[in-house]
This record gives sequence, structure tokens and C-alpha cells, in this order.
Amino acid sequence: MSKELTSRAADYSQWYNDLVIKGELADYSAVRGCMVIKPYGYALWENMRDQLDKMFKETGHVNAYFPLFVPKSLFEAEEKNAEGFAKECAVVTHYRLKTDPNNKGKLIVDPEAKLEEELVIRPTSEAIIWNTYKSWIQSYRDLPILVNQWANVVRWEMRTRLFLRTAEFLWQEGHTAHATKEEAIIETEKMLDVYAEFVENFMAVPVIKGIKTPNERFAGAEDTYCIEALMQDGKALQAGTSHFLGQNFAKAFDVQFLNKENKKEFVWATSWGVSTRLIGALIMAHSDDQGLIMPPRIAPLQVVIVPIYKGEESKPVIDDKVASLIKDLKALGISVKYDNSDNARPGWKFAEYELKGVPVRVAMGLRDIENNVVELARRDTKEKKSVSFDGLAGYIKDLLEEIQENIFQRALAFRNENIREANTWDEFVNLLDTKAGFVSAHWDGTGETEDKIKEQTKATIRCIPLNNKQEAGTCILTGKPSTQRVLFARAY
RNA sequence: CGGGAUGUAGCGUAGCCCGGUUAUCGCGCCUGGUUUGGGACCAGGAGGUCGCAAGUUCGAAUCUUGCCAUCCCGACCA
Repeated sequence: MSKELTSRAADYSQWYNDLVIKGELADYSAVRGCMVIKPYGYALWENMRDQLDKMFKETGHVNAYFPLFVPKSLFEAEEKNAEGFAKECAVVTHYRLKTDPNNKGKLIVDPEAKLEEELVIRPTSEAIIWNTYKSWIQSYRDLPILVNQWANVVRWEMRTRLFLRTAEFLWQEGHTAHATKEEAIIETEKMLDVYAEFVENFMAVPVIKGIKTPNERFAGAEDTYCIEALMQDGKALQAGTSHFLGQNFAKAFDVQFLNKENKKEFVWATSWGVSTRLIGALIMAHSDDQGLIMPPRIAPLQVVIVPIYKGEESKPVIDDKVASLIKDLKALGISVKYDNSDNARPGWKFAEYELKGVPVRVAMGLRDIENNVVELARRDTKEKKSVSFDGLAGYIKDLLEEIQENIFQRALAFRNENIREANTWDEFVNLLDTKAGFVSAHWDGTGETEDKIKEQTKATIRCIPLNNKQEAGTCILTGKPSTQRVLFARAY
């Protein structure tokens, strides 16, 4: 058939691409490094976005929108941030095209329409936002500012991959301003918790919360907190970050406020973001050789119903029975599609919805109606069974929750099996090469050692886990003393 | 951006080395019919600037050069 998938064992990267494209989440576009998110993929993103948005609002945040363009002079204000992103910025230099006098029907950039100042297309919005905050903040009474923005950003990456790293991607970025350092740190940690809760409870992907080493820190941050997930091929994926920015941006943009004592102070900042990259994490954490596996709580479609017709006269009977089920499911807030299209037979539909990862499939034919049952198939285990039609909607509601829990537990077990301790250099290298996954090891705390390890093994320090156990040990590379283990892995 | 591979209809492909009438086959698509419990069958039909652009040649899918895109390995990757 036309929708053959590459197996994970045969070629993991190809399997991933197959799932994205054949599962109709996204497609390549005419623009280098940019993808088209197709309706099925966008529905998934909408569900993720809606849930996150709700959680942001529950924690006191409001949405706003800032410009796509950042004047270069603003962009360069915070030096480290500017430096960190400089080499992947798209830049607008002109504002007009004109017809090419030498080539009919073609357009050229009008050399007379050069901008006085170049506009950087935001790779992240700290600069434009902090420039704006300057005019919003005078007094401690104006604080905190708890703003989030849903937006697209552009980072001109050399090598792109669908969802995991595209030149343009969708994300949210929270930018908050606080009167005290303590409050900003609490905010940073709070949003990391929100991310972890979302990714684990809704996407069913277990994560490790931690802090990045200075080498891996966000450009312009004092501390970068992150959640790290493990993919089925043993590589780690950074699923979200929350940054404590200190007063760096306040100083760069001169954002000060008068405190209760009528003294000027610089504002404390945080920023935090997750992107469509999470979709990549979702795919690689759960899916199998038959296709995607969507966690019920954010699945674009939770239930699909496939009729098994036998002769024209069976159609109205089945359609009628299905209509009552759809009504019951919708009443319980469950999304459902009745696929009674005539251009594919049941077997084809079964395979198709498995590929798309729909959590629950209902098959119903005359035989079932006679026995007052349906055939229920769950995507996570591919188990099929006959279930009574009575109370079916409630049964499915429970089953969706069970599937959600099951795929989380499955991913959690895999993740936990793939965190291993290494105490010597040989052990460390051997684990990375033979088992992949996270390797927990002692490190002397220096950036140089971290660089050397990266150079020799391609593994990076994913994070220093929060609430890390303190124990004396020696660095696996240098043998210098260490007080705690950190998590290494090869990463996306 | 460096090394390797690939690019022929919506998808997967044969042909390319060794240039020569109308570019092969399967799936999908359209029409009609029979069907429907794991990727249906019969009959008829539509669909191609052979990735793009130059060049060589009487003649280019085939040879040459450049460019573009994708994949793999590097470099890069808050």
C-alpha cells in the first residue's frame, strides 16, 4: 500500500519524518527550513495551546502581542542576548520591490527603498518587550507585569527538521517583570512547574526538571531552568525552558521603578517558552511502527467510529445507532468522527486511524447491533474487545483516561530504565555508545570539562536536576572532586 | 557551510552507465458496477515542463556545469 512506514529499527530519522508527513501533521513547504502545519497537526497544536493558555491564566498571566520586527539598535541593547542570537537572525533591509526593467514580469528589490535601520525578525522578543516595558513601569505599584505572547519566531538554523528545528516556529513566550529578585525566581520556578505539569499530564511525556549549566544557559539569562525528556532512540530533548534574567534586560533598557522608599531600582525579569517542538517530543516519546500515538487529553480526535456495512439496507440501521453514540460522546465532551466515507473499506480506515494515532476506535456492524455491542480498539495496546452498547460513552470516557495513564507510565518506565550511573570514564563512554539515554555522573563543575566531554562524546549536560541528591564523588573526566551527579545525554 | 547519497505523475518506482519514435510499472485519483469484520475486485479513463537553469549535440530523463530541495555524517543548535 501507499502508506508504508519506515520502522524505528530500520531508520529512526526516516520513521520520524514518515510519521509527520504520512500522519498529516505537517509537510515541507516551498520555503527552505519552513514547514506547513496541516489541519491535523494544527488541531493538535491548538489543543496544546488552549490548555497551556488556560494554565497561564490560572497563574495570573495575560496575553499581549508585540511586533515581529525588532529595530537592530534595540536588538543589540542586551549584549549577550544579541550575541547569542546574531548568527541566526533574518534581517529586513528594504521595504519595497519594483519591476525589473531588464526582465519583464520579474521583480527586484528597489535599491532606493533601503531602510534607514535594519529590522531584525524576532528570534525571541526580550528586546522589543523590554523596550516597551520601560514605558509601562514607573512605580512598584506597576509590578509585577505578567505577560505572555503567542507568536511565531524565526531562527535561521543551518539544518532543520520538521517540528524539532524549523526556521520559523510557533511558540509562546512569557515575559514578566518583578520588584524583587526573590519574586522573579519564584516566577521562574512556577512556570517551570506549569510546563512540567502540562507535558506530563497532558502530553504524557515524563520530564526531568533541572537547571542548565552556564554553557547551556539562554543568552542573557542568570539561570536557565529546563524540562528534559527522553526519546525512544535514547536521545534527550529539551522540552521547555524558564529563565531567570536577573536585571540584565532592565539595565540594558533602563527599566527602573520607584520603590516604597521612593528609591529607584532596576526591575527583575523572567522569560519562559515552549514551542511546536513539543510536537516532536510527543511523536518520539510515544509512537510506534504503526504510526502516531496521541495522548487522549490533547488528541486532535479522541474517538473514530467505523461502520461495517453489509448491503445498502444496513446503512440506515448503523447510521442511526451511531448517531445516538455520537450524541452521548459529545455530551461528555469527547471529540468524535464518524467515518462513513465510501471511498475506503474498513481495513483501510483501521490502518489510517492507527497511523494518525486516534486513541479509541469503535467498529460497528449489523452483527454487533444484533448483540447490542461494538468492537472497541485502543491505539496504545492495539487490544480489541467487544463492549456492550449500554453505557458505552461512559466506558469510553474511562478508557480514554486509562490510555492517557498507560502511555505516560510506559514512557516513564522507559525513561527510568534509561537513566544510568557511570563512575568511570570508560563506563561513561560505554553507556553512551551502547545504551544511550541519560547518564548520571559526577562533573567538576567547569565549562572546560563540559566542552571536552562534548567534544569527545557528543554528550552534553542536559541539566542539574532540581533537588539533586548531594554526594561526594570525582569527575569522570578530570577526577576532581564533585558534590553531585549531573545528567548527560546526546540531545536533539 | 564541508563530505556522502538522492531527486522521473499525488506516492513509490523502471529507464540513465552505453543519448535515438509515443518515458515503465504499482498504488492512489475519476466514471460505472460489484463490495465492505484488518490496507477489496472488474471494466474504462485522466494525470509528466523527467527537481530548476544553462551548455554540448541533428537529437538530452540519459552527457557537462551551476543552482535548489530532501536524507545521512560533521560543524551549528536559547
